[in-house]
Amino acid sequence: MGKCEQCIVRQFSALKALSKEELLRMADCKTSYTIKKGESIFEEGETTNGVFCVKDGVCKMTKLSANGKDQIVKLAKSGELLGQRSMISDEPANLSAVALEDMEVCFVPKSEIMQFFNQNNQFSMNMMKTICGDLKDADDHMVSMAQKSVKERLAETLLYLHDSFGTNADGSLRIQLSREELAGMIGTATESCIRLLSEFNKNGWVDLTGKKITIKNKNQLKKISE
Amino acid sequence: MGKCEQCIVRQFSALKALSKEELLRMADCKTSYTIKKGESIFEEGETTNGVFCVKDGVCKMTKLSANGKDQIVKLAKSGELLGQRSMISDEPANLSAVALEDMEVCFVPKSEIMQFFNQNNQFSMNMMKTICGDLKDADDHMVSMAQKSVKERLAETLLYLHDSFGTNADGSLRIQLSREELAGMIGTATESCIRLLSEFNKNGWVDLTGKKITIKNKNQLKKISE
DNA sequence: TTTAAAAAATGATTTTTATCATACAAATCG
DNA sequence: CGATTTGTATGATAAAAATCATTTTTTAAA
Repeated sequence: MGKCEQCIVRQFSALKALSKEELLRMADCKTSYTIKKGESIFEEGETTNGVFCVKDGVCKMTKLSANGKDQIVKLAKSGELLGQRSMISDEPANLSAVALEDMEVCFVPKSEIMQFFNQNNQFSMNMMKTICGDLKDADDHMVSMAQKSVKERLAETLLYLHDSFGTNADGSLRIQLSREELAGMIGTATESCIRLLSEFNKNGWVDLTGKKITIKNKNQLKKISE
Repeated sequence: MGKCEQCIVRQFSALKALSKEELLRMADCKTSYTIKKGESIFEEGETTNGVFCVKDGVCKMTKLSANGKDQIVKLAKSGELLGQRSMISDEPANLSAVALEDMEVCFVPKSEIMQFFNQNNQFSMNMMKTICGDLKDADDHMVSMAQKSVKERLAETLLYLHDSFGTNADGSLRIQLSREELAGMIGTATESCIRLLSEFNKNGWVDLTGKKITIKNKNQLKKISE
C-alpha cells in the first residue's frame, strides 16, 4: 500500500499542508481504485462521503442537462481532488466523474478529512483556495457560454486542452475526446462541433487525423477566441 | 456606529459563528457606506482587501465580456458577503458589484477576517460552505447557459427573480431590472429579451406594465424552463 | 411644461446554430 | 474474416438568435 508521502496528489492539492503523521494516518484509511476508461468514479446524485485523489489519468466532470445531453463542466487530472464541494456542503454530488483514460484514484473518507480541517489550518486554507479557484473558473466559463459564439468557444477549448494537457510526440492533443465529448465541453450539437472543426481544418488552423487533433495555428485560434 | 450584533448580515452569513467579543472587534474596525443605485461597490480588477457586508439593498455582480457586454453572474442581497473569493484567493476582484437600488454596506478589512479564520473554526466552515454553494450555483448556471434556449433561460430567470426577491403589493417582481440588465442575466441580446417578454405577455404568462413585470402563470413558466 | 435623451418595442433581415437525413470510416464482435 | 455497430462527416433545411433600422414610450432635464 502506498504511503501518500510521495504521491503526486500531495504536491498539487491541499494535501501538501499535511504533516508526516497526518499522511501516515491517511495512508492507513485510504482505499485505492483502478478505474478503466469510460467507468465512473461517482455519479451525480450519489453520496460520496469522502474525497477522491486522482493519482493518475484524467476524468470529465459532467452534468446531465434537461435535454438529455451531458455537459462537461470541467476536466480533472492527476494531482487533483474530487468531491470536495459536496463533502463540505454535505450534499450529494452535483456532477458525475467519468474516466477519459485509465485512472488510479484513492478514496479518503470524510471523517479523516474533517479531522485535518480541525487540526490543520493551512490545510483548510489550501482547500478553500482550491474551491475559490474553481468558482472563478466556473464564473468565467459561464460568461463564455453566455457571450461567445460556438466558434469562439471551440477555439478557446482547443487552446485550453493544449495548454492544460499538452501534446503527444507528434504534436497532437494528448487528451483524446470524442467529437460528442468535445461538443459537450463547448455546449453545442455534435454536428456543429464537427462542422466547425472541419472548417478550422480547411483553414489550416488545425489538422485532423483520425481522432487526433493537432493545433497548427495557435495565434489564429487565440484571435478567434477573442 | 452599529454594533454588528443585530445586523441582518450576521443572521444570514458566515458571521453567525462569531462570538460577542469578535463582533465587537469587528464593529470597531468596520466602515459603513451608503451606495446609491447605479454606483459600484467595487470593480472587476480592483484589489479590495476585505469583504463587504450587504446590510440593505441588492446589487448585481457582473463581468465584462470580450464583446463589450456586461454579463450578470449573480445578484446579491442583504445578508450576503461580497468579495470573499478574491480575498481568500488573494487576487483582484473577478466581478464588479453595482447597486441595483440604494444600498447600505459595511467594509471589514481582510486582516480582521483572517483572524476569525484562525480563531474560529465554525466561521471558516461557514464561509467554506457559502463558497461551495456559490460554486454549485455557478456550475448549474453554466449548464443552463450551455444547454438551454434563450426562451427557457428567460422563464427560468423570471421564476428565480420571483422566488428569491419576492413581489410588490401589486404582485409585480420587486427587483427592477432594465431590459438590458435582464438580457445580461440571461446572456442574450436586449432585443431578443424584449421580444420574448412580449411573446410571454401575449400568451398571458406575464404582464408588462411600464418597467414592471408580473408573473401571471408560474406553472407555464416552470414548464417552459423545463 | 416642453424638450431632449434614454429605454422599450417592433419590423426586416442576416447570421448562427440545431435538426434531420444520409454517407462514409473505423472500431468491435461473433 | 465479414458483419454490425459506433463514430465521424457532410448536405439540406428549419429554427433560433443577432443585428440593424425605426418607431414609440418613458424618463430626466432644462
